[in-house]
Amino acid sequence: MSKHPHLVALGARIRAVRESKGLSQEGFAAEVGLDRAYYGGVERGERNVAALNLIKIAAVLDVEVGDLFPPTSELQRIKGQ
Amino acid sequence: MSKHPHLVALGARIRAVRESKGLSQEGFAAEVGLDRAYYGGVERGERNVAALNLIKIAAVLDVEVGDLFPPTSELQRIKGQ
DNA sequence: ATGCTTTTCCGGCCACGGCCTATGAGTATC
DNA sequence: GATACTCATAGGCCGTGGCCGGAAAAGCAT
Repeated sequence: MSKHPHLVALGARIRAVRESKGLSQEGFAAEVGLDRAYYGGVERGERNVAALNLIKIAAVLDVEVGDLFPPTSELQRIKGQ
Repeated sequence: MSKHPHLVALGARIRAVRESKGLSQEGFAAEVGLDRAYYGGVERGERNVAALNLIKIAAVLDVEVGDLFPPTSELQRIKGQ
């Protein structure tokens, strides 16, 4: 999984919310029930994370799943690098 | 993947949008670039679909990715069956 | 009833999602 | 220097995401 731009944007949003709560990757990953190394890859956009893990992440971050995804308008813009 | 309630809710929302556009599963799956049998499983909540496919599905349906996910309030409610 | 379309379910198959261990780099504090 | 954080990154492993064929089942017409 090679840093697809959409996944990078998704990971960046997840990271921003996590950092805004003052949580470490390791502590947060444990809270969600994910491996810390794997979760790090998610934030870096190297992982094509599946729906159930997205739901769990959003729940622990206390945001809507939709808030983690950039709006399609931004995704369209990103597509052209 | 055994019909997790959250995935069932996600699939139901995807199906509702697709049907509202008068598209068949097979035709829509082809448009998204997914296998018809696999996509059918997504709508039935039997598939833990990954982020990139969710983004593609939302793009072809012309909705925000967030609109496909039930709000966390509903997900919480669903959890107890 | 018979057609036609759509959907579901049945296999098998390969690639990747996801877990685990370990290492290394960066920063900060003592 | 040392210790203690955090995060990045690599490699191996296993389960499943995802593709493909076919065919049964279900809908909706005629």
